Amino acid sequence: MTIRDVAKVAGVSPITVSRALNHPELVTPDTLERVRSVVSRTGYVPNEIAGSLRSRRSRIVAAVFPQITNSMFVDTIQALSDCLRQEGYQVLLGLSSYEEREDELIAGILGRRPEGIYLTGIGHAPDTRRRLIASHIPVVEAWDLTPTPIDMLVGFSHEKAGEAMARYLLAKGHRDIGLVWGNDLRAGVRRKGLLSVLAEHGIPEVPTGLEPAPGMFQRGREGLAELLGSGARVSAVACSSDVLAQGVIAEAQDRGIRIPGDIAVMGFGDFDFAAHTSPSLTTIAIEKAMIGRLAAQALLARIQGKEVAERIVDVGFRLVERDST
Amino acid sequence: MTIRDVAKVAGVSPITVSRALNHPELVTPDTLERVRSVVSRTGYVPNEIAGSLRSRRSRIVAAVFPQITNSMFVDTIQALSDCLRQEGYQVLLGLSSYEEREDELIAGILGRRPEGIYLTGIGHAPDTRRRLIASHIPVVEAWDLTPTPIDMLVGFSHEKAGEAMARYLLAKGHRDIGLVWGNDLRAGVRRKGLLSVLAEHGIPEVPTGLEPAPGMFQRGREGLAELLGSGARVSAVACSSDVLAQGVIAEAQDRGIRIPGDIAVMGFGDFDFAAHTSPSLTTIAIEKAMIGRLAAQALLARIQGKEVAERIVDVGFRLVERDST
DNA sequence: CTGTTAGCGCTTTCAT
DNA sequence: ATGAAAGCGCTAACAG
Repeated sequence: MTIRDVAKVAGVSPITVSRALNHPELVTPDTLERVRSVVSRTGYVPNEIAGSLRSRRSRIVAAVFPQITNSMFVDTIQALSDCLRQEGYQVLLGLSSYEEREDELIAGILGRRPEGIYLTGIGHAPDTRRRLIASHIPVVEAWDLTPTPIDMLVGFSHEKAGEAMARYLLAKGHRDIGLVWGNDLRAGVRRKGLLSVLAEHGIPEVPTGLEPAPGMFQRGREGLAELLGSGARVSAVACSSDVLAQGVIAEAQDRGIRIPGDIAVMGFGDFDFAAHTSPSLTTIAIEKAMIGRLAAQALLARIQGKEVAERIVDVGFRLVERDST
Repeated sequence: MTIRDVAKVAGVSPITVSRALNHPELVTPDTLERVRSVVSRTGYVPNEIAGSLRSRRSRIVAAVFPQITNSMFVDTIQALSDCLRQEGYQVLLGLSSYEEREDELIAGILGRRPEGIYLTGIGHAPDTRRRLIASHIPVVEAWDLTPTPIDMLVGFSHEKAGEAMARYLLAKGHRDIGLVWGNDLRAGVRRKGLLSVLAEHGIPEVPTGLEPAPGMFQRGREGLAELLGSGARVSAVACSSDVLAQGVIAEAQDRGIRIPGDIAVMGFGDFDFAAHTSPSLTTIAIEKAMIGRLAAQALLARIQGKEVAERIVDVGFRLVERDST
């Protein structure tokens, strides 16, 4: 079934079928009706690949995330996808999971000629960066902040988020602060911010349980075990993610350590999740869906040829105090 | 930059460039080298849209999920995506979120000529079903079981899962069982299975807090409040999802109700999540990543022209007992 | 091993 | 309001 078959049956030319489907206002109600009836009778589905090739509009936006299993990004994906679909765009999902190289993934994506690209984070290989710029495709980087994005940016400062965690714990009177921290780029920046504030307040030594992967629950348990095993004195534990923090809390409870009585615990990021435990977790809340919406809007605007007013949008973060500190 | 530009610079014909990139073994090491050097110097990215049109192979697999924000499907997406990417396929993500109609989404997807389609669930509009069959594209439905799938199927019996929940609670000696249950298709089937077993054991009346949306945390709190407010006597609460169950547990703890001392709580599905709370939740565990892997394998096999041995794969489920019952 | 020819199915452009 | 011609960029099919 091609557009020519439909045209033949409807007694019109292929281009008229195309117009009836894509610009119905350019066609007589009569022919429109004829075409539509043939389409629905035959079950004709226009080949968007051919359309994309000729029109040079793929109607695809690519979205690249690191692994999504830690659930940090699902709200962003959902919002991004919803907004884009509303405008007739489909989402090509790229998951650059641990072993894979983001640049290979993006190289593959570029071949599909997406009209926009959403990237998680700002840490991309220089070569990838160059190729993206050379492609002239609108790009939004998200979940981080930098004065020199590839193109557009929707995120927040991880350094400031780390600083906020430190200040909060200090304000609560804690000085013996331990870290249970995952090993990923953005977490590293938060840690830097956190440590710098602690250092300013005369706390240069911060015992840390470093975990290889970005925060899984079991790692949180191990992290606390490591901290306590090291003999360090801690009145508060800051974690690089809420899932890690949940693990810390579980391990504490198993050991009869009361929270927040004996140890305060603080998390980061997965907000809703932070309410799911008891004690519900004090954490840094990120407007994850907002990031997706703003990214979609920025891409759509640029696709439609508008220059966006703010290339860099800082969505910030909130500190949500619950009963874990 | 097109393949012709590369060909000109390399001093070969376009088809030789095509072969150098797609079938390097058909080309002299010398020309291969020349082509590759031109490609990397110029930053040429082959237009897959054109390639797809001509070769009739889109190298795309579409994956349709209901909203992913409840995190039930992320492991499946991740596994599906990983397996497909390994074979050079990209994932077109379709989220048929609440307000949208799945059939529109799928109609849009068919235009992209995916080589395979993953669908969540078996409840599709008759018209959609017909179109999918007519398309001759390999389809895997997942997360449910039926003797009459569109094409292939990887899932488990929600009825049996519901029955297993009932039997477990009965075996634990519970007869005053309450439900906090979300309102979605598959949850409804589980409920049916659960109620039928209870009825067999002489328990026809089961107080139920029905929630409009599929399991959000806050709904679980409300559900338990509703159950208790109705004056029903309950020694156990079964929930349609782990997130709902977490809400139930939180609400119970706020009211000074001990779990499992006063009330037993049971969840469903989100397995890992069930360990994140305390008391950690007794639940039905689903091999979510396995579903994604098997679905990808089934699709890839059929794409490569192999007939799959088992069109219907029942991955089953496990009952994982934790300290909430 | 390499090249020529043709055409995938659609939409742009220009004409009527 | 409709149509004819052309061609998007690539690869299948065939030839040498």
